[in-house]
Amino acid sequence: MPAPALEDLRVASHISVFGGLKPEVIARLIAPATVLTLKHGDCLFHQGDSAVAFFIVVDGWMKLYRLTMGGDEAIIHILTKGESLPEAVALTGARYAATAEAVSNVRIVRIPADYLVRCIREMPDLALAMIASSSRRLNRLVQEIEHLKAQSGIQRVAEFLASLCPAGPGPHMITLPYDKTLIAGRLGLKPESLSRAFAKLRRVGVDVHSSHVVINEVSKLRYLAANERVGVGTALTRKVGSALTSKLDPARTSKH
Amino acid sequence: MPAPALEDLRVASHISVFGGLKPEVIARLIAPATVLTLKHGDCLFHQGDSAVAFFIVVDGWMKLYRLTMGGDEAIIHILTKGESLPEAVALTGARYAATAEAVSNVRIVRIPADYLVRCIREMPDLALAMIASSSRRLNRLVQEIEHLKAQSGIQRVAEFLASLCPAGPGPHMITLPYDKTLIAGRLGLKPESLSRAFAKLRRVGVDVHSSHVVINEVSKLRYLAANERVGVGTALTRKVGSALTSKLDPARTSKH
DNA sequence: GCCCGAATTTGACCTATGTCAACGCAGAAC
DNA sequence: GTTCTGCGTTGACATAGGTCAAATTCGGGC
Repeated sequence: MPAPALEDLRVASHISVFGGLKPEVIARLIAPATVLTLKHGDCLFHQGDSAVAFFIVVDGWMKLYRLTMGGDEAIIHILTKGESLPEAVALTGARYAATAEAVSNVRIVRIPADYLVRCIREMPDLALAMIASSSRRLNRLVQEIEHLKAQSGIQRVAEFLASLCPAGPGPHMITLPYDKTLIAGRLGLKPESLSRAFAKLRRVGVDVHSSHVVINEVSKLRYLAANERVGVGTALTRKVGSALTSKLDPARTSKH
Repeated sequence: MPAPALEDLRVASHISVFGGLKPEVIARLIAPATVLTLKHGDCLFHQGDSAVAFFIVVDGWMKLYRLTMGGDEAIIHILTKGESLPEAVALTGARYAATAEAVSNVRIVRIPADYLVRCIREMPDLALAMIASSSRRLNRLVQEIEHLKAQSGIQRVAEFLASLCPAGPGPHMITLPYDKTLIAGRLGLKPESLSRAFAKLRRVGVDVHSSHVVINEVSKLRYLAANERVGVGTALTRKVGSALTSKLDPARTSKH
């Protein structure tokens, strides 16, 4: 376990968990950090392992998933540069609730849990920062639950694509961050369904070619993600035997 | 806002967030607590409100939900006596990610966020306890995501019922904790689907009469929740064109 | 006991998504 | 270059679960 490169430390000290902390606090915290390197397919830890450290991804992509009782894997989250793994769990001496597997080559900074606990005891600001961070993570999960309960598959895909676009309007040209099978899992779909979702989205100006995506109007995607049925639903739902179908997709949804 | 009754304080000081803390720490923390009373339908806070306090339910049931962009509500959690509301959020000065609405008459202990923050700064143990608590909450959400992604509706219902049963085997006789519409929402189903799920579960020895449920073999339910397809799937799935069909669904024949 | 609105159930029907299988394609292996 | 292998796409089909509407029951008031 080599000492981290300077660059790694720089990335690690800028993650959101540490947002708002004084540099010296961060410096002290990451002092004993070490670096790990994982190859595609390696696991950082398994669901059920007891948590002895806290990790920060500095490069590559990790997949966090749970093995369900039925034997399938349910993807909880996919994270990359600047994101940290279950910090909260690491502090409770509890066990990891999920498995973390590298889905590309990955570089990770590791901070021992006991050291982190000591730091928290001595630096209240750090404690608050960690709590705030948990809170953000919590919110993300809550939002994911909302999506799973209230959005259709296509809506989730639309939202996912929209989230990959930079701010401005105009046509966007983006690259899928990881392979489609993973994206499907992440969105709670089967690969086949994802594929079909992409196909349908062509009608709202989205073109997917391998990992290359062109999006003409992000706003349409956002709108679709929010209320498929009210608006674009008509555009996506195939009206059997209706000549309207082709007219409807370019059609500006004439809302009331 | 009357001062809390002794009984309320007793409940409040025994919730899991405070597990393992020294009594004097808890005592100090709840010193400035006040009590709120809500009627069925009242909201404690709304999604988007900025978080200024931390709450502990001491009696009754609360529903935590998010309004989706489409206008529906996605139920995040339903909590009762001894559970606490988004403690983490309260500390970040952020905004509540969900709305908390009473679904019965409810009594709640309230602790101001700023006071809580002060306590955390001064008592590192409290900080660790709160972090641990967030971690548990996080795990619960992760598990819920797993269920939504990997279980069918009936499986979720089975799991829900099983979770209501006390430990031992033998036949159980339980009472649904809140109305079926709510249960349905909580499980990510429509009321109609919940109703049908109950009907199907009759085949594995579950009888529902209004809020009264008799469960012959919890183990069957647990097994079903884990792997419907492997095991009981056969019992639940109607084999089309099979003479078995009528035997499997005796209920139908006895209709008017 | 009788009546009303709300909660549940049921039935009929429809769509989204999972399943299974065949196939095309591109990069890795030969 | 050719074959092999695994992802992605497509088609055909099955099924869970949503939708709408009508029937029924429940919990209280009167």
